[in-house]
Amino acid sequence: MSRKRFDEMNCSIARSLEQVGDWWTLLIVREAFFGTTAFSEFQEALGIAKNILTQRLDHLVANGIFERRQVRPGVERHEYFLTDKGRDLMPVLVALVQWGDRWLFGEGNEPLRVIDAEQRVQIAPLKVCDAAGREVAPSQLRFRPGPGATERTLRVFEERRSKRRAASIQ
Amino acid sequence: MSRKRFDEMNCSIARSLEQVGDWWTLLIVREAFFGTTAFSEFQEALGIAKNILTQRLDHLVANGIFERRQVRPGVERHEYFLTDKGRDLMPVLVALVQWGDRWLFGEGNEPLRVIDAEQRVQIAPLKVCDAAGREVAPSQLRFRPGPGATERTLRVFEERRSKRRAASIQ
DNA sequence: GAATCTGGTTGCGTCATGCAACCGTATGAT
DNA sequence: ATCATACGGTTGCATGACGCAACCAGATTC
Repeated sequence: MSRKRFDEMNCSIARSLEQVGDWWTLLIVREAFFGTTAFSEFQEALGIAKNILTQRLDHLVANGIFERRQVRPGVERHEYFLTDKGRDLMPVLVALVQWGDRWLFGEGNEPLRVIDAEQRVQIAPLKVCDAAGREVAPSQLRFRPGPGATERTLRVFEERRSKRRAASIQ
Repeated sequence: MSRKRFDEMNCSIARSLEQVGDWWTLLIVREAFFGTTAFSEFQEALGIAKNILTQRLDHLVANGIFERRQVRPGVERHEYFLTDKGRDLMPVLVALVQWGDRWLFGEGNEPLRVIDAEQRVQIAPLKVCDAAGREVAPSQLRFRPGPGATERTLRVFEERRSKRRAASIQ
């Protein structure tokens, strides 16, 4: 039986994970942010098997996260570049880096630093702000069904809500 | 051969993915943010096989992302709650939601909305700011080796840097 | 006291992953 | 001109992860 697909799940997280959620993909994207473009560089830097790397890069190209360019016409040699869609994964990587720094490495042991290329200064923890620009504490955040929610999502939310209500009455 | 482990990789992204990087984990965390606590609720809402859910929850509890509590002493029934470490994954989920909304669903079709529980208003795209609080465009962000970087990381960075220098001279 | 719910465990089949070997083309050294 | 090497893969094989269904024991409900 194949891996369960998240395609039909009506959820941005599930659908995003369908494209970038397997073991290697985000590391390949990270490597591309380091400036890596060649197959062999990805392979050596990550220690990934070549067949798997081939699969992943094909998948990423098919999903428009990487663009594959021939180095010279007539020569079968390629370079892989992030597209706008791929570069837009940066906040996901930053969020993961910051979580890992905080909970797995601890202050002062960060293996990676995220900086502003112009000012050359380190960046601060990601901020979640409301539409008016006011910062919102992560504990204040809630998920709610959006305009594209399905009946199923709405039902699950309603169930959870009534459950919590019942629990708070007791 | 088992899956390759990212444990020894000296990178926050790799180590984070080691804890939350498999197919189901972030969806289980998402579900917990919805208010789900019971095994059967996770199972039904996600459509995940029970044995896999057992494994994932055990793994998440072992890594301190979930806490497992007995509903009543003497009764073998449990509830699963996010710990602080688990709740701190919210920015990662928000980043994924926003990426998926933007590139996979498009405006107006978002299946999920992230709101501020107090103000009940929707939140804006994640902002990356420098230490002084100025916003930094994602395209301006760069990764650099940090204080905990290994020799290997430094070497890879140096190689990439000299390669780019050579390319820009041509 | 029978049925159902809950939270799993077990067994089985299939797919994904990792490894090593191979291969055709292009480039560089002798 | 020839030999070696790098590049970008492909192929074959072994093993582990995943999905599914069946089963199960204790608690709760009818």
